[in-house]
Amino acid sequence: MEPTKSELEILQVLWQHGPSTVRFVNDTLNEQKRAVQYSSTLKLMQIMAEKGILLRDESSMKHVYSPAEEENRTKTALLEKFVDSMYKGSASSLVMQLFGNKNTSREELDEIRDFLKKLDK
Amino acid sequence: MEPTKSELEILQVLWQHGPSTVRFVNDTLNEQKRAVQYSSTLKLMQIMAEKGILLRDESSMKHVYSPAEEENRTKTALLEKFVDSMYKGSASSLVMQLFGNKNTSREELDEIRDFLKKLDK
DNA sequence: TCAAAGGTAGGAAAAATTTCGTACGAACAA
DNA sequence: TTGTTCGTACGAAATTTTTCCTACCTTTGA
Repeated sequence: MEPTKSELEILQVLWQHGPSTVRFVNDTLNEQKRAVQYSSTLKLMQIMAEKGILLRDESSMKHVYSPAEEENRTKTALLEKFVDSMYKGSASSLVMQLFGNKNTSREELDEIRDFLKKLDK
Repeated sequence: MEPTKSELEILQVLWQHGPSTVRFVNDTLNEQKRAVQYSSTLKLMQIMAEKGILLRDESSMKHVYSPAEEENRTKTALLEKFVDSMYKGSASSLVMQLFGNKNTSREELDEIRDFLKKLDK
């Protein structure tokens, strides 16, 4: 399923910190992103649970939420979609765009070359 | 400015085919994407012109629209945003995600290695 | 000439997303 | 015990995005 913009923000908190309460997610959003009311975050996470994007552990009074799908699976899906829609599915086009205009550190470039070399075998 | 999902679809038609009339964009969308009423496409393109995302040539009765920003500039901005939000700004993480899970053709991989080699000097 | 086809403009409805007020129960500390 | 704090649930409002109806003008072709 397709997370919306706000839903993605919440997912990112959960990815970064693991299963969390609404309170924690809300605090983190307020620190890292922007002012949001607790009840807004609560509502959104409830909706996400309904949709099946999040799982909810209700065993304690403070419900604990976690992503229903693995982080990499979700990210890969979103990335593929991005490549498809923006670069007609051409991964190499994306990579060239990425490094063509931007200045990337030598470390990053080396890391990638290494990675691609290993991928070859 | 931030194109919405639908706005992006329109931009893509314009990128692919160059400056176009609403009629042409609408036809293309209906072929390539999904059913949309002519007046919906018209409205959206008018809004985009207001926002400054598109330029409008009104010299003929059939207005001709074109992207206000260069394709690469817009794409780069969107890509950077994607990297920032999804990969904390790490381009190499993105690349690994991209090729780690997915099977990319040898041609594409070679192309990228080549590109990165040239980038080095 | 004049009807049909095709164009723009604009308002408003519909749909999707986001936000928050409020009710109410549980936990906790005084 | 009791009031303050912290939790969930829920409805509804607000906002953003998308869609389309309708009015009206221009062009075209019979």
